[in-house]
Amino acid sequence: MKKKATILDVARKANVSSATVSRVVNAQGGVKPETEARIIKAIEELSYVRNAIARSMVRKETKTIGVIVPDITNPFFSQVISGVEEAAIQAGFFPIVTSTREDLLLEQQILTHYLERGIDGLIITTAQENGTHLNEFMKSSIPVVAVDRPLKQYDVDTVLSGNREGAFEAVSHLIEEGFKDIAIIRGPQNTTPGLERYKGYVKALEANGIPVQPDFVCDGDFMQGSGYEQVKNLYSQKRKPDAVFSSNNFMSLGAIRAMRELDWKIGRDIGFAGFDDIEVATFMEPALTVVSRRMKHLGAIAFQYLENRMEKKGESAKREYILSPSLVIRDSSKRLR
Amino acid sequence: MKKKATILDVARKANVSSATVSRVVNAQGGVKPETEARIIKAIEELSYVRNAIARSMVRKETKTIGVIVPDITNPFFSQVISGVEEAAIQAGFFPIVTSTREDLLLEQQILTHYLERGIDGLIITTAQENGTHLNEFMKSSIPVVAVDRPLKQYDVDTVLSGNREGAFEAVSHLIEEGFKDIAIIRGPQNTTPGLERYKGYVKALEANGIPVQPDFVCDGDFMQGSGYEQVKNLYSQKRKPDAVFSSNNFMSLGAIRAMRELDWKIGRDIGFAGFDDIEVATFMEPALTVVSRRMKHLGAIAFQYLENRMEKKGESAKREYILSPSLVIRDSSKRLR
DNA sequence: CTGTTAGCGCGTTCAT
DNA sequence: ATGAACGCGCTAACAG
Repeated sequence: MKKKATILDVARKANVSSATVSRVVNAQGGVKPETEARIIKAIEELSYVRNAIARSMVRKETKTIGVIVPDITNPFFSQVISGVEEAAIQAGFFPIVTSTREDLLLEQQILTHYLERGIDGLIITTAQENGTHLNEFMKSSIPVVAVDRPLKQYDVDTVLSGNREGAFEAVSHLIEEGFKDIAIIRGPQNTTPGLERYKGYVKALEANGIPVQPDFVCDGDFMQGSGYEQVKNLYSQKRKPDAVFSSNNFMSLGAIRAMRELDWKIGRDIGFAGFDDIEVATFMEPALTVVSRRMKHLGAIAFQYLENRMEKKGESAKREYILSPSLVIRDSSKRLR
Repeated sequence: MKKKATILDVARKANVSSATVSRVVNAQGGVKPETEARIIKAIEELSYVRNAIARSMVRKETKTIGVIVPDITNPFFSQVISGVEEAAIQAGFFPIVTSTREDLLLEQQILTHYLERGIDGLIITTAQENGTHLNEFMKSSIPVVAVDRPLKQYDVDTVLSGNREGAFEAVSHLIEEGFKDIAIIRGPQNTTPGLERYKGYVKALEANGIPVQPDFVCDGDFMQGSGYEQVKNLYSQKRKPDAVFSSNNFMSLGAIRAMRELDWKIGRDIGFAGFDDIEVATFMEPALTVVSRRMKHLGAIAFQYLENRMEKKGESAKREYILSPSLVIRDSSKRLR
């Protein structure tokens, strides 16, 4: 109700100048204990709270960082966000998270907003790796860290996962279990995760002298629907695969759903492994074998990189971090009986 | 690199005053086309972007709203957030989302941060319905809307779901299907969702002349672990229930997990229904019967209420909205064979 | 149509 | 140890 008290109100009430109040508010020391006490009392009585807007205005820093993800409802990203949040708050920064829903336009709007609003750093999983839509933003020289998907047009610090490596492991495991005709549901090939996981698949086959069958390479878009469709697709072929590797969590869901409908039974008729763990995986029967990543950790590392940049604005070279995933072997990849 | 251009730089370059530049930047009209053209050119050449900080400073509004949820990794909340986001951006507001991880202290910190930073409105699902931790914040007279959990100590607009109603329907359905010994895994009874859902359970039993069995009332904390434990618990009793109603999505997961381990088979030995839908529910075998809520809609309504408050700061009475849930009947609640 | 001016609330010299 | 005064970038009110 009452309009907010300003630093000046406090100063008057405590019979000092605003400068002195500022000193105690910012704990800069060099204020006589008694005066300080008087000031603190005044602050409480007026329930004064400092105005971060005015403060950023003169300090030229906001102590906030922007975080952009494509889809906040995807458990992978909400975990990553959670990791960033924890680290950021810990370090005295406040994360401002927004989801683009994979919409490039929205991503640009958000970027513009951040620019106007002022943020000290940005962590982003872009909706468009090849885009030049960061041009404007980059002019500001605000530090940027790319997570999970690189920003190919820009030299920014990047935190990725071992996509190729993870897929390689998973597919190799399927092969060891005795599967031979392994199909893959790929992600979009213009995304790094999509492409790299495919490469890992190919590499694993080749390493075992198994030729890549074009009919076993299916394209999906990381959404559930495509996993579903591609499995139906595979099932309708004259020659069916004996195992399927799905390139992400959502497509795995769709794939499983389709298999159920077809009564194409995992463990009996077909083997399965997927990239990215997801709660459901352990509830399936049989439980799913997946490539798992430490998602919160990924977020924490991203912030660490960012903080580093924010501290020393010195333009050191672009850094890249690749977090190794691990294969979680459950029942879906067991040799068929 | 180049330090940001200010409105004054633009003014000089275009040979006008800063006021005129401000007019075109804010599309207020009343500027001669030629001058406007000149100004726009200058803006582009300098890649000027307006400073929202300075602007909020004088306007005394930030066009941002705060959103506080207990757990961003819970699909329920991420959907609600998504709904808020969409509506807010649409209306020209920018949502700043933060998760408290059910930590009251963190919630307070966030509140303080919002206060300092300045937000035009707040949407919150508190970690503590009875808390008075909003005292400070309330002094600011910034509009607040409570979602999913009321703020009992304050008279703020509130958006809830029909908790009692939903639970009532679900349990009634179980009864109709022929189940008699229905257990409930409750949520914390000091939360509205926890308490109300329990009331709905009791009401359904009573309406059908079935006494409430103390042994069938189990306490959980909305987390997976408690669902798991309570099912094990129930199973160990001399008299076992023939159906279980779980009060939220995470506990349902835990419950199902326990039933699997016990080979207490849904559809054969026991019936099941839960509150809140979740992706997994449809992947289970049998698929889960659940009380479903339109989560994004809940978020959209919350923003609508907030916007309304922000417009007319007039202190009208507290409003309450209750969104009716719907029962999604799948196989887990089918009569046992 | 356009310019002048006075703050918004705070941090920061530079004095004292 | 404390105060005076300036300025951050912008908008609003008032002149012209």
